[in-house]
Amino acid sequence: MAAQNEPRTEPRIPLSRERVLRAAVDVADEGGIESLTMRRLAEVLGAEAMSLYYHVANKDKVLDGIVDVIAEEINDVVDRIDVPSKGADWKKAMRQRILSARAVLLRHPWAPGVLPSRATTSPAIVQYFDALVGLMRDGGFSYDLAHHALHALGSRALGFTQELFDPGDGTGDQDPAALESMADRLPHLVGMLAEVAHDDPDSTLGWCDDQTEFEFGLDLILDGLDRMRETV
Amino acid sequence: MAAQNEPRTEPRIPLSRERVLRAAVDVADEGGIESLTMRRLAEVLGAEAMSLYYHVANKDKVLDGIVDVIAEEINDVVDRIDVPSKGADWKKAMRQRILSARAVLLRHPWAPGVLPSRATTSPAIVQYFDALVGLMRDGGFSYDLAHHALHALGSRALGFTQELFDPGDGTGDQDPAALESMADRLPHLVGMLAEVAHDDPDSTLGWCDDQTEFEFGLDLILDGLDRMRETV
DNA sequence: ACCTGAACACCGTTCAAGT
DNA sequence: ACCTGAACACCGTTCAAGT
Repeated sequence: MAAQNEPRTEPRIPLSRERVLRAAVDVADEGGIESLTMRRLAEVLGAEAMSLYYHVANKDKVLDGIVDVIAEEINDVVDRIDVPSKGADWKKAMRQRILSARAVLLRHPWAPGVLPSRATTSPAIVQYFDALVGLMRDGGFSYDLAHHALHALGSRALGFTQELFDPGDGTGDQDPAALESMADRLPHLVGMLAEVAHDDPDSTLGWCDDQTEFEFGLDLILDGLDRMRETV
Repeated sequence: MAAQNEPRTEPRIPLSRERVLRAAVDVADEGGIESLTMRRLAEVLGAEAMSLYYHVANKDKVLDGIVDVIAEEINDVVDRIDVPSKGADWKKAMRQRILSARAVLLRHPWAPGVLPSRATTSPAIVQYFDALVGLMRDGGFSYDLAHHALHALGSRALGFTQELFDPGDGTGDQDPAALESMADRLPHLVGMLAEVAHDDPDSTLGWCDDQTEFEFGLDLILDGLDRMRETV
């Protein structure tokens, strides 16, 4: 319609590693991680897919990069936390930090799926864990116990868990006959579901990882560590 | 070289869903999950990729299927376990079952990466969790506490954890200057690594998920649950 | 009923070429 | 220095066609 050398309405911002990564986070936030392709990413940036390779080595580095972006976002939040952590206070400080990290991840639902494979390569995540060890040291942990604690917390240290199996699943749309045969094969689960009012369907981070269950597991571990704290 | 209608040395076993899934497990075991493509799977079976679609709907169903195969393998193993589980014995019974499940997963290193996304759809895994709830009931758990317990255990209930960050990583090939700047930025981790003899590099399930750390975290949770067992 | 060839719509990525 | 067009080697999958 318009003339062929129409003046650009937007003067075309040049690409950069930072722009590419920020756009990648946006794409993943909006369309899920499987929607993040080099071609789609380029499209969002108003460029060709091949142009991205001038700023990032390949797609793997993009994934490393967006994990690091999120980890920096977490660090920005938790570094602003300034509560006492000496002695018995370690637990409250740790708890608050982990729940704050979780709040960030809730805004990036793709992150828990991508983090496990790239966390080790993210400097920001290493920084985060360094701070956690610092809190435990404040609480009187030996390095050895702090090390065990990191392993025991696993992904919970960053605010999420990998739930394997949603106990509230698969009973929704069943006819009575199927339900009865299920009661035969799965007596304990059926009993559990009948009693546990699983009517709180705000699954947050996917995987039925809802807030109260997350906190239950977190407190279980933190309490256990707290008991070991002074004996080791 | 040979005549064109040479008699087949092997009379060509017909495909079937079971053969496809078993071959898929083999491919993933040997080459990793990323090596499992429909074309490679067909090749292993001496067929064309398109022939697979007669026996499985699509690749997603193949992934669902191989998870179920592994879950059945786990059930076969744990169902042979027959130890007392009444009262205080629940913990030993649970522990043994989970560690046995872990032993199976150690033979299929790709499984922990695939399980989280498909566990809910595997009947065999649902069956596994039903048995776990049964053990906890034997131990006197309320359904409510058993439900919390499943969430608290998460993937640990099946014998693996998602480690985010290997505390023994990234210090191997560093020049002294880099090490010193690292000590500035990561004082606690550097201190921890200096003290914790992390010279046990038999990472088993990837993710630095080594056996003693797994058992430490598992016992921490089981002990915590055991304490709640009679008060709730 | 079971299998296949050709083809399609997608990937990530290379490389020589443009400005 | 930064970007791109054409092309390559791979995917999963459809569909009409073979036995």
